[in-house]
Order: sequence, then structure tokens, then C-alpha cells
Amino acid sequence: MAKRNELGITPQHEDFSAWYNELVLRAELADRGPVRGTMVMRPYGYRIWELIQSELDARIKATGHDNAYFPLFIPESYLKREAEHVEGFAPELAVVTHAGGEELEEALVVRPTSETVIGEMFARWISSYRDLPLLINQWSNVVRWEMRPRLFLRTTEFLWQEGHTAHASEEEALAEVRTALGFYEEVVRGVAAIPAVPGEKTASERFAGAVSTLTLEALARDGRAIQAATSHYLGQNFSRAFDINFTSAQGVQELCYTTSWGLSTRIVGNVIMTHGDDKGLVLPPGVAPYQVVVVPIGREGDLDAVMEAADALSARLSAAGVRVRVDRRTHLSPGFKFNEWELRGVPVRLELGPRDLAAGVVTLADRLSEEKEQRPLDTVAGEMPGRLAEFQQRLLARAERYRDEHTALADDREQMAAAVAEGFASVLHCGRAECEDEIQEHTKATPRCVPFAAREENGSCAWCGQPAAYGRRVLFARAY
RNA sequence: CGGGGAGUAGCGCAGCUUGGUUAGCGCGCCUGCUUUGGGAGCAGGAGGCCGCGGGUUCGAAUCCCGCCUCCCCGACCA
Repeated sequence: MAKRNELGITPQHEDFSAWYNELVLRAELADRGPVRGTMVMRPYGYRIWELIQSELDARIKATGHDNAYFPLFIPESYLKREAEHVEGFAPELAVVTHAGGEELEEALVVRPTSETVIGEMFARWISSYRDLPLLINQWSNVVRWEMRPRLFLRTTEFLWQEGHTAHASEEEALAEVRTALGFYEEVVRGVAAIPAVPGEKTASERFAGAVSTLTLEALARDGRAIQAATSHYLGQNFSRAFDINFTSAQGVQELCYTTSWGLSTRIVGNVIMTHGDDKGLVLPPGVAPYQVVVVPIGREGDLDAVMEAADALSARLSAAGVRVRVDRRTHLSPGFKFNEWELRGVPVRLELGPRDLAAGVVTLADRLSEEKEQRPLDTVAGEMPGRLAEFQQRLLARAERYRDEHTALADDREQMAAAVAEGFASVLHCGRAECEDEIQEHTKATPRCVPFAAREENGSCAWCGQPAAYGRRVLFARAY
């Protein structure tokens, strides 16, 4: 563990991993569970997830999907029906072999994802083109046995949402995959202020069993990429494996085209790594459990009046739609509270003491600019929604600047290695697996995505010199 | 699974090399008083199978053997 001063956390530039681990624990976002790789999401961290969840859930429903729930246990044989799928997940499965005091006839897999059970059920439910499209989403936990767990980023059990849909045509399924990526982008960029790059995964990074995978790739403040969400076009792979077929309007038996898409609690880690600084978390107002914290300051004689004013202010903020908390603890000094709420990333702090009260103002401290200013006590609540929106924009702009400054065009090995040490390398790439392996071996980087926004460009692979594939540049980075 | 590090109070650590009184320090916790505008002060107090099992010894946190767990770095992954 790197050194740090008594009260702070390890600075990012000194040891980003240590910074992250300390912050998650100290900000009370999460704690480690008793079983290796498991995580307890504490109320503050869980609230961030809930906020993302509710934003996403609203959009999922608004685009015609219905929530449902499928079982945690999956017969082992189901996984095996789709060859690539098993192969992809086999190493990380948790399998139940005993139950009720006896060995089971057939082992049960704890779901690593639900394509198989849902496929099985879809096959039962779909018989006619009139049953399509079938648009289902489930909020659930899944288990993937991880070699190297990290809180939020990679835990053995994690929470997510998985959408599963079945369609009568390829075009419709492909459009669905875009729709999902669209609302992910709204939430990731719009709510969590993470400027993730939308694009398509290369073959090597595709979901096991998918025809194509769309992704949102974000960049942490240590220059490593984090996948924020994925959306898979499964073609007929799973319909073939699970007999998801329907009778078309022409009376012909056809296989469905299916999709699946997910966003997990990893997004919380993404928020931390995108916005946090040496003082701790910086939360976008969109996902901040408390957007404003009011810290009353006063000694014995003044405290009642100050508390009363703080409560009144809090009530006006709530009425204005602001998530606010009054820090009523009396055994802690104001200075301690300032530091603590900064560590926990609250966007705006309002300090209210006898001096403010006498002047009819409140002292406003901004977590991002680290500046303080006085605002009139009677108008500050009304100004707050606008100020929070502006804070959100500033945060997004800062993250975008970081991303852009850490994305470099690279046209040879040397440039590529240098770029990847700092962030994204934008390169022409041949698309060959052997070349990707070699790149990873030498630079630890993998292809993250082929950005949609990249302009058409042809040439030769930055690494091996063979003709470039994809017709545009590919982003490589070291990834989480 | 490979390499590295660590298990001593709620948290962070010292003590171990060279065995020896009652295992110590900081923070936190409890009580009281004083405090409150950037991590408050004083006084008193509580809190320990020294990771687990075995061994050596008159005597083990300390030496020896075995085991377990956690963290970090690599290979796998949302």
C-alpha cells in the first residue's frame, strides 16, 4: 500500500489502484463481502445504482420493453446448446452440484447471463409473427467467478439489467440493438456525465454467441478503458439452439432474430474513475444521492436558530426538486464535515452559520471548482436546479477534455505503444487475431471498439503493416 | 495458477532480527467538561483466542513445520 497522509487518500498519480480502493471504502460506497470477490453495496453506493437504475428503467419501458424475472438456476445442459456461448462462459461458472442434502441429477449453473433460460422460454411463448417482437428486460444478479475481483468493476456477483428481445427480421433486430445503445448513451453520458465512445466490438471482443456487439467505451483517469454498456445482435444463433421459431404471415416456419443488452453495477466504478480526484469522489448531480449538503455551523447559543434556518432551506431545496441532506451531527467540527462531504463527492455544499444568517446569505462551496461564494438565503434554493445542471455540464466537459487529450492517432508501433500508455490509441488495424495477441503481449492493449463516428479511412495496420480492415480507425487501450 | 506483500483492539500500524514481567502507539469508540467558519482540546475509561493447527522451550506475538485468508502485479472477464 502506498503512503498517504493521515487523513487523505493516496493521490491518483501515485497509485491509482490504491486511490480507487481506499475511496470506495472510505466514501462508504461498498465493502468486501466474506466470500472472495463478493461486494456489499452500502447505502451510499447503492443509491447511486438506484438512480442509474430508475433513469434506465424509465427509458427501457418508454421504448416498449416490459420487465420480467427469470430464475437464477439454469440447467447445465442449456449452456451447452450454443457452442460459442459455453466456451465463452465455462471458465467463470459457479455450478451447484448438491442440494437438499443430495447430489443433483443434473448440475445447476448459477446464471452468468440469461440468454439460455430466456431463449427456452421465448421458444415456448412465440409461435406466430403476431407474437413478435417480444421485448423483455430483467433486473437481476448474475455470477461470474472472477480471478481478480475489484469492487464495482469486477465482482463475482453483480447486479445488472439484461434486455432480451426476439424479432421477425434481421433489420428489426439490428434496429433494436441500436435503440438499446441509444438509451445507454443517454444515461451514461447524460446522467452519469461519462463521455463514452459508441462503437462496435471487433470479433475477438464480441459477446460469446453474438454476431455483433455494440459498446460504449469510457476512459478512466488513469488512461485505461472501461466498458460502460454492451448491446448484442445475436442473429439466429440462440433461436437455432433453443428453437425460437415462428410462423410468418406467409405461413412459413422461420427462426427469430434475437438481441440482448446489458448495463451493470460496474457503471458505479466507472463514475468513480471518470470523475474522482485527489480529494475523493466527484459525483454528477444526475447520480448524486445528495446533490446538496447543508452544513449548519454554530455554537451553543446560535445552534437552534441555525438549525432552524438549515431545515427551512432544506425544505425549499426539496420543493425545488433537489436531493438535499442537512448534516445535523453536533459532535463533529465543520472542517471535518467539509472534508467528509468532499470525499463523498457531493456537488454543492451550503455552509450556514451565524455570520451568514445575520447577512441573509449562505456560503456555497462548489466541489468541482473548489470555490466558495455567498448566495442570498432566500433565492439560493430557486437557483439550485440551474446550478446543478450547469455543474453537470462542467463535469461532462471536463471528462470530454480528458478523453480527447488522451486519445491519440498512432500510425506505427512506437506511436501506438505510447498512445496506449496514456489512453486510447486510434489506429488502422488489420483485424487479425494473431496481430491483436501480439499487440496485447507488447502493450497490454486490446481493441476496444470501432467508433461509429470515425471517418472512412483505409491503409495499413499500424502494428503489422498488413491491409487495414473495418474501413476506419479502431480504438485500442489497456482495459479494465 | 505464476510472482510479490500482509495477517497483532473497530481502522492504521510498531513489537518479531537477538524468546522473558501486565503486548504497545495513533485514530476511532464511551463518560465528563470546554468547544464548533477547513479533519477541536483536556481528563478519565472500555476494548486483544497476536490468522489457524502442531512443534521446540522452564517460558512463544517472537524460533521451526504445516495450513488458511486477504491485498497487489500478470493470464480470464461486464
